[in-house]
Amino acid sequence: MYQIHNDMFSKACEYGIKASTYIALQSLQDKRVSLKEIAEEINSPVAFTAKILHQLAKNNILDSVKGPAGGFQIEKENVEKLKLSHVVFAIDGDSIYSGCGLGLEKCNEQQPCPLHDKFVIIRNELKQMLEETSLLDLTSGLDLGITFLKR
Amino acid sequence: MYQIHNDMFSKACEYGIKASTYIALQSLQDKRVSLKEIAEEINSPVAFTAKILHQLAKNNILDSVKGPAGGFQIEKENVEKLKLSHVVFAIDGDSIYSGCGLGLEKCNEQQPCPLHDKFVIIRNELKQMLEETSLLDLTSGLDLGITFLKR
DNA sequence: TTTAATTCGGATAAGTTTGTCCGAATTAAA
DNA sequence: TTTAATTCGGACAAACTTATCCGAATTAAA
Ligand code: SF4
Ligand code: SF4
Repeated sequence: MYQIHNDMFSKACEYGIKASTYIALQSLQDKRVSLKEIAEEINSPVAFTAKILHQLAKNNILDSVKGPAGGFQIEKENVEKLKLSHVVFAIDGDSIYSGCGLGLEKCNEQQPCPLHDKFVIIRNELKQMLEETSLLDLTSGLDLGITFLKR
Repeated sequence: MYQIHNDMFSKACEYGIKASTYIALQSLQDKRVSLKEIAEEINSPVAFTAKILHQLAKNNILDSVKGPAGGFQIEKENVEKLKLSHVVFAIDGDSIYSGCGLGLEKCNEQQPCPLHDKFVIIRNELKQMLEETSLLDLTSGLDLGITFLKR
């Protein structure tokens, strides 16, 4: 009927996560990376990615430097402190935390539907995953070849 | 940045689930219900709901009857057999089953990212929930008052 | 047989997300 | 100081989802 609705996150969020991961990896080697390089590396549209990076910079997830040799960077000590949840929140808001997976409006704990218990478990696991996974964690699988961000 | 991306399912799917649940409830009492009644009951746009019901009928999830006193119905014996997964699949396709929650394309079991194991667990739980929950299960919470579909 | 209630189904509009364009602002280097 | 590389940021366009409109087809009942 409609296009397959495939992702847990918005496209913007997906690019944000990939970009942050790549920037984190380069920052660990004290390399600052440009928008152009990032977009190429994660295979995303340049101008759209610019907006997302800007958004992340405004939310203090990335540091940005203008001018020649400028670009984006993450303070080394923050690579471990920054969690996936921070990136997701900066772009998609608190979608993961609020509302009902079935779209039946807010939870009514007094009279929950038969799915409620299972739903809450799943949502909490997702939440936990986002809050426990740091950008450092995400880079760790990329050591062999960064190409996986492009797949 | 953008509107909060709140649901696990598309709006179409959400209406589909609510409508199916209401139709199931009425079918158990041998009542056939019209589009108008359904849309009113689940608080959804009439014409849009029509398309979704039509889609569900084409996929043999609902029986539809045209003409006066026509409407939608589910064979009693199917109310228990039909799972949430069938409704979701008919409308949103196999989104839940395929692809990666992070949007990093298909799983590569040989070289998964650090999230992979947790992600697969969450996805499987979601899958299981959809496949285990029948329309009958969904109606069971509604006995007291159907109003919860409207919230 | 006529009428009216209803689903079917295409055209189209509105809203949201995704993506593009381009000029302004900033700043390192020539 | 000039130049050029780069992010910033608004306006706009394309694509997708959601929603509306309206007429055709069907069919029960008058
Ligand atoms: S009770 Fe059911 S419908 Fe309501 S929020 Fe919980 S899972 Fe969603
Ligand atoms: S390995 Fe990671 S990125 Fe790839 S599909 Fe699994 S969870 Fe997604």
